[in-house]
Amino acid sequence: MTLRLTNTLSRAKEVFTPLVDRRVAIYCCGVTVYDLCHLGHARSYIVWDVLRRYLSWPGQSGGAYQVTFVQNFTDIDDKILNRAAEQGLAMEEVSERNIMAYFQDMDALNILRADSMPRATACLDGIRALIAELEHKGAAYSADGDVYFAVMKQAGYGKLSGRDLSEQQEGASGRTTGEEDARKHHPFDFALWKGAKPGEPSYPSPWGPGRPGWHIECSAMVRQELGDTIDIHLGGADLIFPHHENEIAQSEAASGKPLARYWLHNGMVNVGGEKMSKSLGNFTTIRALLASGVSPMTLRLFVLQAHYRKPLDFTLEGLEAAATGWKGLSAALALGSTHQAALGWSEHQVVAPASLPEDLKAIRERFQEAMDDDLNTAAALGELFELARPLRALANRLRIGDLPSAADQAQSLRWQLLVELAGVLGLQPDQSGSTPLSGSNPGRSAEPARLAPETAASAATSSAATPATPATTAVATPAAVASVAPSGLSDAAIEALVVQRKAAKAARDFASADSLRAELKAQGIELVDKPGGVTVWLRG
RNA sequence: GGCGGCAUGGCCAAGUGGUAAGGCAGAGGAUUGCAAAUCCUUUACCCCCAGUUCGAAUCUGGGUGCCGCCUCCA
Repeated sequence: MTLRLTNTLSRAKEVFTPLVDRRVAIYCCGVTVYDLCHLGHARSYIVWDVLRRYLSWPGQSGGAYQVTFVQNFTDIDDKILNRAAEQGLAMEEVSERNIMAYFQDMDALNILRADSMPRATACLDGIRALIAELEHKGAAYSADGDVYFAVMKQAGYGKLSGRDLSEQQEGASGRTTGEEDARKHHPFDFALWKGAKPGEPSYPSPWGPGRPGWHIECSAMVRQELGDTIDIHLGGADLIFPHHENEIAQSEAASGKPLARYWLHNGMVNVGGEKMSKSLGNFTTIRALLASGVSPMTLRLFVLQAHYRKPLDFTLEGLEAAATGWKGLSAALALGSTHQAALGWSEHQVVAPASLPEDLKAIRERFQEAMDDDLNTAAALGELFELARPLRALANRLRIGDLPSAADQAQSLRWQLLVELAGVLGLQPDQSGSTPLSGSNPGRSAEPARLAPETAASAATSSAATPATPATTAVATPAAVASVAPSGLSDAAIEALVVQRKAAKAARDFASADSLRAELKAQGIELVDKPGGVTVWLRG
């Protein structure tokens, strides 16, 4: 079993072999911090987070890789300047604000922070040095305060995106700025350094004051943080051309060595068949979605149910399906801690495959095979669901006050394996207030069972009516949650109502019984009638 | 015009030569006075045509449809 990854360079799945044994150097293209992140960003970083977690997994065949993960912030750019001008802020204020928001959003999605997150404005020395080097080597030329990369001088330009410059229709999109073109030797030459324009922030350089172009940032940061050749370079498929192509040209012209051995690209998030993007205005921000009651793990599940290279259509229905699916998975995952006292299972640890019974071992192997096969998270999730099924059933029985049997107790390994494998995908039980359960039959539930999490997303699920909104609206999400107010009733008061209802039922006064049930429901109290006339209640 | 990708049940989505994972929804059943919740069971021959093969969703050719990139973009 070896990890195979689709390398955009070869358009084929290749066996992954790191440059240095058991160590992996990864660079991931980060965001331009002019606005909040949307679901497209969420998908990208969730998927790469899973790659990182998988490589770092101790259960990885051959042992965990030691991963160094670098991701940048582009904090100087036209769009940031525009935004700053619109809002009457300094460029730094805009970028700082959005960097903070980035961390909040990604932390919420349980995305591990990179080992290093360089910012363009803090790497200017490296950028200038790299440009100077390219100029010395004849790969770049300056013109009126700008510096351009000479595309035609770089053999192999186009190898990542499969483009042959001579076959490209120049300006196929009909968008060229004549002024800049006049300074370029070739239409595909791109700016390494842009001469300062009046009123814009600028930095000194041998070519005059100005600021770096976008592509050169990444080349300089990779070199500074990780060296000439890295193992894996990550990014969205929309970055293949021109960004990554240019990055390769710059870095390889300077070092004479390959920039990255493996180039991985994630597919886009679509809305109604179109790419979600800022410019189309059809985006939903991560925080808007989370604020609408969709849990972070639901979003993770939604993303991971598709293969990372394929486009993923964002729909309300898909999100609801993920929410319901997560509810079950989550109940199983939370089992050990939720029912700690009843089960006495120890906190999760890495399970030695040798200690697993055959059926669990087989599941674990299939999980690993799926992940090894170009991160087939959809198939891997299938194994997780299989692992979870009996645990979910157990969790639901315990939830309504049943006591675990000896056979239930024996499920400990299954649960530990589930927690471990789910962790590889970054899936973990939601942090939410758990609520004690009370049974009206005193003899039954000495065990303080707790309510399964994911109340938020299931509530979002039930309010399905909101239609997908047109592009002008920033948020296309389930309606806000808040369907049930937290109950102000005391346990004793609830008990009393449950007893009343029981009496009404005994008297076959079902109308009263049902209205009592409705009354409690309005207070967020769920009644579960179990066989044998036993009713338990749960706070919602 | 160039480059790349996709097309699997009601929806989403795995599956690259041997007779279709999983999730959601639906249906049936158990439980219930009813409901909810929960549990069990259950639903496909894979866009079209022509080939290769003992055998194809999976390979080849053609067609149709859709998407991404060629401009900032995860």
